[in-house]
Parts: sequence; C-alpha cells; structure tokens
Amino acid sequence: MTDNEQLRDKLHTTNRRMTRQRQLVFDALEHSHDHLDVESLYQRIKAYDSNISLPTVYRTLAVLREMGLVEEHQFGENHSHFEVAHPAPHYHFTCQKCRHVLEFDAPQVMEAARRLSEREGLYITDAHLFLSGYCIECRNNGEAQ
Amino acid sequence: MTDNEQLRDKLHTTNRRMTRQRQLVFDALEHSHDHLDVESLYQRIKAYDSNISLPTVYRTLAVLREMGLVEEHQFGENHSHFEVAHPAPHYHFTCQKCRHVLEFDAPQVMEAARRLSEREGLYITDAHLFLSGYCIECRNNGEAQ
DNA sequence: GTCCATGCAAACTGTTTGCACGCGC
DNA sequence: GCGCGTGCAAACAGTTTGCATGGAC
Repeated sequence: MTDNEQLRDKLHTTNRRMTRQRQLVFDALEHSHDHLDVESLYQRIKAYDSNISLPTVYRTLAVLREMGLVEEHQFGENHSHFEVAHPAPHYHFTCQKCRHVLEFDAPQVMEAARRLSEREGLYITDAHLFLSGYCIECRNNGEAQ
Repeated sequence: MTDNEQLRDKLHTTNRRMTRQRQLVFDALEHSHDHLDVESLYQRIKAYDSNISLPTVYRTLAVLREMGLVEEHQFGENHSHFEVAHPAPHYHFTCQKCRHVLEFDAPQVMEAARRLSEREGLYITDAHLFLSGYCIECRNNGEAQ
C-alpha cells in the first residue's frame, strides 16, 4: 500500500474526503525527514500550490494527527513541529544553538514508564523525552562549553 | 538561609533589585506545590497585591528562571507551567482528563542521556520526560479506558 | 445534489515590548 | 539621585474560528 493509499484509506474510514490540499500536506511531511514547524511546512507547500492557506495547513495537521499519521512536538518552543508518525517510539535532542534535531531511541524510557504506570495505576498513552544542550559542532566552534 | 534570603542573594549577585513583586511571585510559587500556569499564578498573587501586572509576572518568571530558581514546563499545551527548581532531576505525568500532574523520578533517563551524549558528543543541559494518559481516578470513572 | 473542506478575514490566546513614572539601592 | 523595575497599553506570534464559496463523493 502506497502512502497516498494509506492516507486515502484512513480518511475514508473516518468519513473524510481526500483533497489535493491534504495530499500536499502529507506529501510535504513525508518527503521532509526534518521536523518542520507549521510556517516552514506552509512555505514548502506553497511551492506546489500557491493558493493554499495557512488555516488549511493547520486544519489538515489536526486531522492527520487525529488519524495518527503525524506527530506533534514542542521542543521547548512556543510553536509546534510535525513529523510523520514512526512505528517505534523515539525521542529527540535539540541543539540550543543551531536548532538541529537528533532522533534517538532509549528502551529504558518505556521501561521506566511501564514501572510507573504499574505502581500508580496509570494508563500511559504518550511518552516524550526531550533533551537539549549543544551538539558536537556547536561545542567545537566554541559557541558554547 | 531562608528562601527569601536566597532570592535576595541571587538577585544581588546578578545585579538585580529585590522588589515586592519579585518576592510575591517567588512566594506564590514556593507555597503552591502545584505546577501553576502564568494566569493562575497571576490570580493568586493579585490576592496579595491587586495592582501587580501580568507583564511583571512574566518578566519576574524570566528572571527567576534565568537565575535557576524556577523551572518551566510545557506539558504539551500551548502555555507554560512553572515550579520552584528542585535539586534532583524529576519528570512529569499529566492526566489528559483531569490535568492532574504527577511527579516522579527515573534514574534510567539520565543514564540513557549520558550514553547518548557520549556516543554523539553532545553536551546535554536539560532533560524533560513528559508522560501523558489517564490517571487511576479518571480510568475508574469510566471516563477513558 | 449534498455536505464536507477551503480561503479569507477576523478573532483569540499567550507572551513580549515601548515608554513614562516610581522605587530600590 | 541614578538607573533598574513597574504598570499600562499596544504589539506580536502562533493558532483558531465564522462564514460564504467550491469541490469530493
């Protein structure tokens, strides 16, 4: 099943329509392996459809997130970043200087979450581990530490 | 050393002045063992000084955070929550239904961070682990899961 | 043809800034 | 008294909403 079929399918089973705009937003996220904020995403999509509006991008992202196709992250900023949902849990480090994002996994985190949920009777649906500091390049440039 | 002396001291060593407003903001955070958002904090402080302004609360929080006396958290919302800084690293779970915040520690997290930083040459200054889901009360009330 | 999705403009929330006055040191 | 801190109002960034038109099914 191609990604677009997956999108069409998920939309159909939730009584939503496949539109050019939704396809464009999803494609843009798929083809960027970055963690785009809404404004950057909007700019990229405008290259393919100069008429698309920012509210449509926001509404589409909300729909995609609701359907579980994309994930939203804050990264300690006042705006959101989005990426296509990965099957495996994964976490993020961002450099405070160059804003580069590094993804990593750490099975210890789900283990800690599992223990906590057992002890406290929680039902945990989301786990975000967000590290920040300085990456090796920024450290070497003497820009910090 | 009392907490107010600690505040006065930190202010002094960073060439800042002790004001009634700064004292009030710090006190309010100290006496609430919650994770207040700025609006709630503002409302509480207004009970002691009805003239204090919201920008002053924001400016004071920025100063306290810079001095390392308070910590800021996002909790996946579009506004910030603040708490007095704890010596030990600690993490948060919030219930998506009742918004209750549970603090916990998990040494595995710093261990994972340490390994990652060694492997990638990072200098890590902050680690936030944020879990969310449903607390035991909200599960039992059949409100979710 | 029906009704959901879009574009536009305007509203809204959380936060920050410019500026003149006031108070800590 | 000097200059940082405050209150007020206004600006700002990111996001959401109301509404009339347009397009998916």
